Order: sequence, then structure tokens, then C-alpha cells
Amino acid sequence: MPELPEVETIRRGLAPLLAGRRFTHVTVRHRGLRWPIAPGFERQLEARAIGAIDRRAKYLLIRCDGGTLIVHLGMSGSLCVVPAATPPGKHDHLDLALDDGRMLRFNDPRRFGSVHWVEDDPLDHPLLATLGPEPLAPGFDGDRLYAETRGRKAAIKQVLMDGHVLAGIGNIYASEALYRAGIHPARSARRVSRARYRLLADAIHTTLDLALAAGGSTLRDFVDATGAPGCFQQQYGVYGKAGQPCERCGSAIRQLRQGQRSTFYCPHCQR
DNA sequence: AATCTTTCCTGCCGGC
DNA sequence: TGCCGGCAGGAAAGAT
Repeated sequence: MPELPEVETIRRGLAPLLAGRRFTHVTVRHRGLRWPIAPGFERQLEARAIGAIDRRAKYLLIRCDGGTLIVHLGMSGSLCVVPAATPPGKHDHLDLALDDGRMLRFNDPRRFGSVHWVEDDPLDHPLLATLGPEPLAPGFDGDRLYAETRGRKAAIKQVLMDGHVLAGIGNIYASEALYRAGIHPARSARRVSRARYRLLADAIHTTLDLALAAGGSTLRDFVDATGAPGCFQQQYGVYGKAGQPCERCGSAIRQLRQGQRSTFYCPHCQR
């Protein structure tokens, strides 16, 4: 479900609901996430005042007094704020009760998501410390991307999805950005010119901005913190459209496999 | 049965 | 020889 625009949409939805709140009680029903929820996690969160809600790549950073809750939604995770008396569903693994009669609930059927409590700077956590630049932050541009990809023989699409090169670009938006930039997804990253990396950086920016404006994509049943679905998928140029005509040239969009993931592209527009 | 949004880890290889 | 980085594949688990 979530790539950067979806996580950012969730962050924006969550921020006003958690502002000024305090965690009161923590219930863990299933500790077996991607990394097991640490023993003592419940007690560490209790009575913490909540501060800013930030994001790094696809990680949500829920800053509290004395520490930070780091949440990753994996493939199928979701967060919502609901009344504290709401009965738990099948994959509601974690409830964080708030001091206003509601709770923050973490649901994740596939359990590829994760939850960490850290007392040091969360950006120093091993999972976050080596991440590449944020694509929407100042300082990210085509020249940076060009520099990051020197010596990379692998396909540009796979390098784009490497979080240590560029943070937060997943399978869908990698296909979309390459389509917008006119670059073939299987092209070796080191054989893309500096000029085309500048086009690609612009395409990444535009693609993410459009997705954010639409409130993220709806894959399966993505909903934001208030339950509203995103609608960016209606704007996909190539993703999931194998066999359909390219909007620019009319050629049939093709699908290929890269690293066990589906890639979609236009054979005429992308070189 | 095959596929799907994530990403860490392992094993292997090449370069210095 | 040893070390490091890059690269491909596997793994986690459930719903459709």
C-alpha cells in the first residue's frame, strides 16, 4: 500500500488528531511484526506527551517527550484514530490509547510493518541513518542523483527504488517517474546522462506532488487517517496498464519483471 | 496458483 | 590476501 505520498498523507492526517495528546495505555496483541515489538515497549510509551509528527522516507516519526515512536507500514499496514471502545479486528496488532477517549490503532495483515521506540535521535537509528536524500527536500536534484548513481550498473528502476540512493520511491512511483522522464526502466543507471537525470529529478518531483495533491493512491483499500481514500491511481500513466495505449503516443504499454517486481513502461516514449 | 504495495539479509562476485 | 561495494535472489505472511 504505502509509498512516500501515502505515508505523507497519513502523517498530515494524523498530526492534528495527535497534537497536544498523551498516550495513556498501550495494548499489544501481536508482537511478531517485521521486527518483534521489544519487551517493555508498552511501559515505555505510557504517559508520554506527543509532539511533532515527522516523516523520513516511509517511516513515520511520532515524537514524544523523551523519545520517538518510529512506525513503518510495510506492505499492508495502516494507522487510524478511533474511539477507545472500538472492538479489535483481526489484524489490529497495537492500540495506543490517548487521553481524549480515542486511540491510535495499528493494523497490518501481512506484518511487514514495524514499530520501534527510541530515546536517541531517531535519524541515528540503524534503519534510518543510511537512507538517501528526501526527494521533496531542498538539496535533491538531478546532479545529486547523477552523483549517487556513478558506478551503478543495475537498471535505473532498481537503483531508483534503492532507499540508500533516494528515499521513499517504491515500485509504483518508480515506474511513473521514469515514464514521465522518458527513460527506459531497464537502462543501466550509469548510462543515463546528467541532463536526463535532471529531467528525472523533475519528473520525480512532479509525480510525487501530483500524488500528494490527490491524497495518495488507493491500492487495495488504502485510506488516510480519517478514512478517506486517495485517488491518485486514477492518474497513473503506466502502472497496471499493460496493453492499454500510452496517452502520449498510443503505443501499447508493456510490462516486465525486474527483481521479482512488475515494471510498466511505454516502449516508444521511454529509451 | 500467482500476484501484490516493502526492504533487510545472504551469498556471490569483481575491483582495489 | 583482505576488504568493501554492488547485485540478484530469498525471506517475512495474508488477501485476492
